[in-house]
Amino acid sequence: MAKSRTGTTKRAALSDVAAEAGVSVMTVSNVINNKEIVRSQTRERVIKAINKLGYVPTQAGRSLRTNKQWAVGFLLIDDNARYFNDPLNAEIIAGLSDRLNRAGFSLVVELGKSHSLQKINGFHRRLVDALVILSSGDAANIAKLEKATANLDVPRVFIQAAPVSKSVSTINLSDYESAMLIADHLAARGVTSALVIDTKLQWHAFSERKRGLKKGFAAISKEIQMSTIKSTSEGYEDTREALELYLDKNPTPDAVVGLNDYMAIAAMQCLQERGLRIPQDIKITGFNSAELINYVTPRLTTVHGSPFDVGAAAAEAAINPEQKIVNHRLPVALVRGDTT
Amino acid sequence: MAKSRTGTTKRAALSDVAAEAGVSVMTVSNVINNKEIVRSQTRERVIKAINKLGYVPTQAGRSLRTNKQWAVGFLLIDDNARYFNDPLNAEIIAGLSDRLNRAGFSLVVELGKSHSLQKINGFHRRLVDALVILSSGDAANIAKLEKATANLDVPRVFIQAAPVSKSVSTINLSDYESAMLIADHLAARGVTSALVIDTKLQWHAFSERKRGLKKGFAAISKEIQMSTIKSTSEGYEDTREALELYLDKNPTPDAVVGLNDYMAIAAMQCLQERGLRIPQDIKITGFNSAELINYVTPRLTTVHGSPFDVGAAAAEAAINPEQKIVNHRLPVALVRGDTT
DNA sequence: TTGAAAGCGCTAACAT
DNA sequence: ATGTTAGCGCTTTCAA
Repeated sequence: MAKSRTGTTKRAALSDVAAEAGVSVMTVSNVINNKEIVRSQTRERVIKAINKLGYVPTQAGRSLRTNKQWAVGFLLIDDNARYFNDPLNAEIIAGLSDRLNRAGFSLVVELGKSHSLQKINGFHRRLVDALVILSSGDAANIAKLEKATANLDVPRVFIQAAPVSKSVSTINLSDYESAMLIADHLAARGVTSALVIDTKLQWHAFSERKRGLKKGFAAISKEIQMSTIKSTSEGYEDTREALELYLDKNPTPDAVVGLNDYMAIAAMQCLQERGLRIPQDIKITGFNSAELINYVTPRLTTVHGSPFDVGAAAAEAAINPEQKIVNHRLPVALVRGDTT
Repeated sequence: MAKSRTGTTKRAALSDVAAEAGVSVMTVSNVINNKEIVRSQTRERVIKAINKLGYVPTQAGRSLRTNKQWAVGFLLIDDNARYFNDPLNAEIIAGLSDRLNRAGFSLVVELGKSHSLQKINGFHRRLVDALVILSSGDAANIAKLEKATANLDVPRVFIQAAPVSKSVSTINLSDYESAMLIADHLAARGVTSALVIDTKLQWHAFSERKRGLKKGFAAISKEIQMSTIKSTSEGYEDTREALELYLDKNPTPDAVVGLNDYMAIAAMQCLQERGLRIPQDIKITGFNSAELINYVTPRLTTVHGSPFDVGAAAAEAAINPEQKIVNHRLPVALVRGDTT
């Protein structure tokens, strides 16, 4: 085997293996790539040489020749500095990785804030065959990202974003529909006034959920009141603060709807401390079934979609050979807990 | 600009830019790489040509020539199928990505189970300059991984693992010391019997924590009793089940120590439901300060280390130019909550 | 079934 | 300051 890279001996290349096995480089290449064409006797000689020299193929050589990187980039842009910390994002990555690895692709991950886009080295060097993008921010932010990545001339898939251009694919959970499920459920439980906790951050998913709630309530009865407050962030303290402020000045609503589970649970604790019984005095729902809900009592009513499947679908769209543009909306289901 | 890849025109290469700008390829290369040597007038002509052709450099060509990939691989092996789902892992990745991106490196992520190691394409094709590895499992499992990656002949950094070989670096949180902090704290609060909730899975961090607890308690007093139970997994239900089983047959201890926060919080709910007051009747501590603790009342006493810093330190070790082998143990601090 | 030659896009080394 | 040449390791193409 070639000496360690700290030594002087360089790594074995195809030609070294060929020389060692007494065959041509093409034969070695064919063995590496499992081409059936090689005689089994020859193949064995080659494999022996490979092991002896500790040969490992070099992706760069292959990529240069074939113009295929066998890699997909994942761009996670979050100006809210939570970066990767959301378990949803983590599950999306798991889905991406799983699907890509099955297909023989590598996953190149880049986390950052949008202002650091200039510095994204790999993606600006044709390191990847396709790009999957998940970004915080409003539609304008997404549009900016779309422009910034257009010149890479690779298929792009946006996750949890409105179709921003005809030349990119999108993968979304059915946020609008999930909100209708919540609205239906609350109405069926007798709710006539609901307080929605939004954030000042403009996420596509959040606005879809608000749209669905409005539509859902309106479709059932004009009597149902819906108010909205905006927390500075979706963090625990900010959410509680925003809610306290509202409750101090307004009549207590029948239900509180957090636009995600984190805010819903923060709200729940706040309401409990104010002596309200859940669900008798007030009902609570969230969105997006965070793992957190398993650890909190009472169990939160929420809607569940699979971020893993979102990742897998994004991977699929990124590497599909015809490069078809898709706009998928993945299914969600109501998860009835004890807070409604 | 070159037509889309679905078209017939191929992407612009360095030579195309050179022709367009009326300079040699080396001049273009020097511009791309910000070499000061180029006259600003020439540079501008080149940049104009780059923009006109929509030129994007190809990493493969550069890598092939320079034998440097500007990429670090992250191998996350978890046979427990939680994969990426642990927020700790996510934070580690954030730290890795942050540090690597600053240094101009890409991060190639591979998630999987250990039996799928054979199929790890990228890392077996010299796609990366170094490898960072985080694996579940006991020491034997880690050793296997060490062997499986040795032939890649790149620097390797193991996270949360005992130094498995002189040729790899390790980055750990100070789990042993953190357990001593917990032991000291509990003893100071008058605890004389503690129940430790472990899992059947053999994590290096967990065994370090157990070792620290034992040592910590023993150093204070021979009177302190320490018992251990093993939950099937660190999940909510498994943990509760294991604890119930113990409590039904044994006197209630003064304190319960979960080997991580998830188990501690599952235990807390279980104990509360049995009517025990926390911390008056029984005290609880966890390890590793999960975000979860912000959402649960009362606030858990735990120890806090920074997984982000672990990731950053691993990145640092992976790309440090002298390829020095390091074995770092990052600091932790006790976070006093309301459960002790 | 195997081999020889060319060249993918880039940069180190050298030449001007 | 800019240009020329060679070659990194691989696979496509064509020849034997």
